[in-house]
Amino acid sequence: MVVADDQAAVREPLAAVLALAEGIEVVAAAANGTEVLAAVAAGPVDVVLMDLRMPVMDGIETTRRLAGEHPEVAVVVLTTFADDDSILGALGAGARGYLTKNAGRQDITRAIRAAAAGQSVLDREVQDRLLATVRFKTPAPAQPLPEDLTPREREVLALIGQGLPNRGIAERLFISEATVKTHINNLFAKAGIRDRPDAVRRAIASGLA
Amino acid sequence: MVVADDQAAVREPLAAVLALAEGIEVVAAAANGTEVLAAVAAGPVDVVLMDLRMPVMDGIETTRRLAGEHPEVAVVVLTTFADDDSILGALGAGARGYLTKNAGRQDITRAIRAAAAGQSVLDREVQDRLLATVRFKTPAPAQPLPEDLTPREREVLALIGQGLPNRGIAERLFISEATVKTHINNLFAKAGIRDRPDAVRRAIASGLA
DNA sequence: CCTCTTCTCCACCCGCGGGTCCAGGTGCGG
DNA sequence: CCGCACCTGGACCCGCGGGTGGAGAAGAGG
Repeated sequence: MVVADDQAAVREPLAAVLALAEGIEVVAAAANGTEVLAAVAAGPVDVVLMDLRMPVMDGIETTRRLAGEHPEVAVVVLTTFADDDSILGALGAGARGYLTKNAGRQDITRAIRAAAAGQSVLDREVQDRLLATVRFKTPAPAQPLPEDLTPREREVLALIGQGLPNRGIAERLFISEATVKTHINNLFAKAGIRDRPDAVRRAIASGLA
Repeated sequence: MVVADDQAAVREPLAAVLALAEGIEVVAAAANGTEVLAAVAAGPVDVVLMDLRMPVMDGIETTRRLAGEHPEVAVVVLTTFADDDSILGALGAGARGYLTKNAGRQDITRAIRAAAAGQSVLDREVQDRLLATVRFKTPAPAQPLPEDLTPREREVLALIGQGLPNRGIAERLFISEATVKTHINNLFAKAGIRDRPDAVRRAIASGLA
């Protein structure tokens, strides 16, 4: 992993402590974004622990570039700031975790291991903020889809939501158009969907499209 | 902690495996939400690993009650479904983590420890979906509608977006169905809309529905 | 006055959508 | 072994959706 923070008084002890943790190997310590990119280009890196406020290239921009050029690298943000712009900016740029600097050593190592495993760890206040913005944008939860839809039926519904005709769905799923119709008839009955436009709306409202 | 899942074939092995993990003590295994509430009321519990789809009382409702009556209890969701309704419902109800059932033992134990420490762990796809909804709600529509749509055409498009058939649109606007078809043909040509499902998506994306 | 736009309406055609009924194959649990 | 859920497929029917072509009325503006 790579540790990135512009303040040496933070970066050096942090790198030293993390190097002691089992299963974590600190291969580089960077003072800004360009140094991070150089370190990632130099050798295989799986995780970057990144401060947001850095000179030359800040953490968000660095995260965005990493997501584009090295999507296999997981970025965990460690910063003092937890405002909406920073949180949404970093996570929107592709960060896989977001910690504030009152996080303990245990919290940081756990977040690093989770990020390496494809999970994402957020501080509690960060998650609360994220959810607050989400719920503000979603006033109408609508009627949720019934649980007894089969995976195949959800798949078909998602494709309907993307505007595909039955023939297109059949080609995408490598099945016949007759089978697509059967799935559609079943899921319409289960979910109380009247016709195709209704299905599109439900699919979008449920996030399947 | 408490393990909650209606399927004994999932619940029992899960509880057994987790009990072996260091620092984790499974004090109860519940088959539905009421059993979870009873277990929490009986003794001090810090974490509940919860399935969403359960009889009697489902995971989301249980999470909501726990958040109200026992806010010190951290809920980690473990379910097969990762649609927006489930994710937003559970996290909005106060869940502190969200895992899908392809998560491994390591992933689950890590999420439990994180939740106990006040952090929140999300599967990667879950975080992606959460962010997608955030970013989907914030910016303007992708491809905007052309300006040369007549007011009547916009009106018709909005009603299509609400799922009405041509006959319903005609009745709502006090015009004949033939006229509705004419408007639809015109606005489809102007806006580059292929068919009705496409029109529904455009109407929603443009805020007309 | 004439033109252009917009809204209104009609007739025709046909392809896709949706309903209905039926049925074979598979994997899983009782 | 049998039942059940799920995915798969086929046949038929009919109504709505969408395309085409045409047409008349009303208002805006040159």
